[in-house]
Formats: sequence, C-alpha cells, structure tokens
Amino acid sequence: MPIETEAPGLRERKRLATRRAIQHAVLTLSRERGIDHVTVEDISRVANVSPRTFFNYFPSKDAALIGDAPGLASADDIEAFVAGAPDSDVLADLAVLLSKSLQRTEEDREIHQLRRSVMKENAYLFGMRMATLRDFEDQLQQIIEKRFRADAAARAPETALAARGDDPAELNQRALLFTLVAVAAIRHAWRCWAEGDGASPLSERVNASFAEVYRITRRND
Amino acid sequence: MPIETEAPGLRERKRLATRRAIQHAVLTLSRERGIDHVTVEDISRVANVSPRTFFNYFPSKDAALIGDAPGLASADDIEAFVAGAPDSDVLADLAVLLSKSLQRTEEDREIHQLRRSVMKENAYLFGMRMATLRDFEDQLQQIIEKRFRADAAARAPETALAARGDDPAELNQRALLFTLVAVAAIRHAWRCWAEGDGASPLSERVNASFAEVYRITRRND
DNA sequence: CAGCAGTTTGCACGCTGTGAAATAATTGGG
DNA sequence: CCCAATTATTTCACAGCGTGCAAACTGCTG
Repeated sequence: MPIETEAPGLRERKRLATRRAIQHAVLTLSRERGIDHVTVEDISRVANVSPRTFFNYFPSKDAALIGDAPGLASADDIEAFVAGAPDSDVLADLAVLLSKSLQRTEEDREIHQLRRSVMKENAYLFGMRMATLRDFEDQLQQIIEKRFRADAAARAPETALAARGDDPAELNQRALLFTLVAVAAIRHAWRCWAEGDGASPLSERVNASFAEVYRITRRND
Repeated sequence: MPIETEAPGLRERKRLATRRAIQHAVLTLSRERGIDHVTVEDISRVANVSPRTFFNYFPSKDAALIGDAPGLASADDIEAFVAGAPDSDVLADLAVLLSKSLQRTEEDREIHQLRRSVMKENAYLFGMRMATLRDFEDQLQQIIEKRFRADAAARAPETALAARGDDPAELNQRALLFTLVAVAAIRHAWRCWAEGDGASPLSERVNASFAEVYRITRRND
C-alpha cells in the first residue's frame, strides 16, 4: 500500500500536461500581442486542443490567464490558527497563517514567471485577479469568525453562548474587517513582489507587508 | 450670466434620462430574474432604446449594473489633503478625505437603493465592483505620494530632493500600502452599509471603519 | 478483448460587444 | 420658420465568447 499518492496514471498526467499547455499558450500569446488580440481559437491551436476542449479546462479565457485561486493553507495550519492563544494578537497570527498559505503558490515556476510578466504589462489584470479573490476572502472570513468564537469560549467558558456580548452581526463585521485588512497586506506584498526581480519569495513579502501595516497605523511620533 | 451651470439643455437632460432608464431597467430586471437571465436586448426593450444604444451608454452589461466608479473628492479637498500638516496622521487625514469623497455618491437615491438590494442577492457582484476600483486606487495612490513628497519637503526644505532618504520605489510602496489599507476600510464600510437598512449614510460608515482599523492593529492589551 | 468511464471533438446556438453607414433629433444662425 | 451643422440613435453585419448535446475516442479494468 503506497504511503502517499498512487502512481498518477496516464490519464491524470495527460490532463495536467494539457492544462499546462493551455496556460503556457495563453500567456505567451498574450505577451506577444496583448490579450485582446488573442482568441480562444488561437490558444487552442497552439495548445493542440479543440476550442471546445479549452472550455473543459477553464471556464473562460480570463480564467486561463489568471490561473487558479490562491487556496488556503492546509487544514492543520488552519486548525492551529483557530485554536491560537485567545490573548495573542489575531492579526499577527493571521500573518503567519497567510504567509504559510502562499508558500505553496510556488508550484510551477515557468507559468508563474510568465504570468507575472504579462500582468506587469497589462495592469488591468490585477483587477481581474481581485475578483477571483472573493472566494479566498469568504473562506478567510469564516476562519477568522471561528477563531473569534473559540477565543470567546476560551475566555469565558462558563457563560452561555447567547448571553455573551457577541452580536453575531458584529462578529461578522469584525471578521470582515480583519479579512479585508489582511487581503490588503497580501495585495501589497503581491504587487511589490511582482514589481521586483523575484528574488525574495512571496511569503516573505507578506510578512514584511503585515509589519508595515502595523507601522502605518501608529500615529507618527 | 448664470453663476453656476448654464441651463442643461434638452440634449443633456435626455441623455441623463436615458442613462437613468437603462440603469433602472437592468437593476429591476436583475432583481426579478437574476442577472444571468437578463440580456442586453431585454434591458434595451424596457429602457426604450436599441441594443446598440445601450453600448453607447455603457461599455458592458456589467458596467450598467455596477454604475459609475466612485470618483475622488473635489480638487480643493485633495489640495487640502496634500498640504496637510506634515506631522499629522496621514491615515486619519485620508479617512476625512475619503469620507468626503463618498458623500457625493448619494446622487440618485432610487438607483442607489436598487443596486444595493441587487448586490445583496448576488454576492459575486461585489467582486465585480472591485475590478472597477483599480482606477480609484491608482488616483488615490498618486495623491498620497504627492502628500508624502509635500511632507518631506516641508520637513527638510533645505535638503536637495535627490539627497533625501526617499527612494522613489520605496515611496511608491508606502503610498501603495496606505492606498490598499484605505480601500480595505472603504470596502468594509461599503459592505456593512449594503448589509444594513441604509439608514446611516455611507460616508459615516467610512469613518467608523477607519476607526476600527486603528483598533484592530493595536495588539490587544 | 470487451465493456466502462472519462475525454475530446464537432456542431448548433444564443449572447456580448464593435464598426460603419444610414437615419433622426437638437441646436444655432439667418 | 427653415436651413445647415452637429450629435445622437438606429440598422446591419460581423467576430468572438461560452454552453449543451451527442458522437467518436482513449485509457482503464477485469
């Protein structure tokens, strides 16, 4: 019995190859002519699939360009965050969690670099990517809410849930604000990283940006 | 000689009416059936224009739904922000500026409420709006950079520009972070406002959200 | 090999968005 | 009031996106 994954199998390998071919095609073509002058037909021709197959892999042309959504860290890491010490700094813990989450972004080097260079040219793509970030935000918000509830329970275990001062709507809003500030930090990190030469990994940048957020919100002295 | 605007003229009035009719049409139809089941043809029929005319007013179906980008405050307000006291809190000043900016968002009450209710149903529209926020962000970032330069000049007027410690790239990144944090606050305010009953105006919410950002970034004590 | 499940493809179709030219409406001047 | 210039609207044609469907194909399994 294999420890980890069964041998991927021809089917799966082919699937990944096709996916990669499509992404590679859309990125290189976009870099040459600009995305507006690249059609799905062009992409499919270069990637050696039918136009219809393109849409079996990606729901839209944009999706192929943008790539997969970031994806949150492992279940273990999330667990650790939720169960964090109730009197520790939530935002700081968040920085740790998110830095870890983005480490696994480094799957495919070449695609990654290509995408970065294409996005540097067409700034509006950053905006596109933001839209796909919504899922990420929603997940994050729910995790943060969970953490809040855990904190509250740890702090006052004897009090009944309903009796505690946590209005669910207010909890929601608090979690939302943490989420949005965290995403702001990620966006900052991401764009600094995209501007730079790619020397330092994205996850380091995230830590730096979170630290900057703290500096910014201190009134200057 | 009229003080302010010449009489708008028939042409301009009609134009505004059409614009409003289209927005009204797309919003009411979307609320009834969901936006995916509303075509440009439907919208144009209700608004009494040809489908082609629809695209003379809005570049896309989404654009009609989302409405105009927020738009920054008046030139005077921006001037005041840039020339702010160099040792005051930039983020706090920013809160004032943005709160003012969003006051003028309250142009058309009915459209505004409709849009709010449609967006409450289809959460993914929030993501769409984000994409349009990029212009706003860029403008904001430039204004903040200007403020930084003004501050630096006021603080050390004798030093030559080049000799001062402000690496242009670093200035950029700092301004970007301020921008993104500010936008995070606006997004928070906006979504809280959309959730609520619309009693308190958006601009007040912005102030509240900025205050919350400060609270959040203090390590809890 | 035979059958099954998953993949790719071709085809038809509706919808979005744009360019160009014809048509209609508004404005300003005589 | 009517004409000419200007601007807005419409009609038409067309390229591209994205989806449903059914047929052909390919890897998998016994």
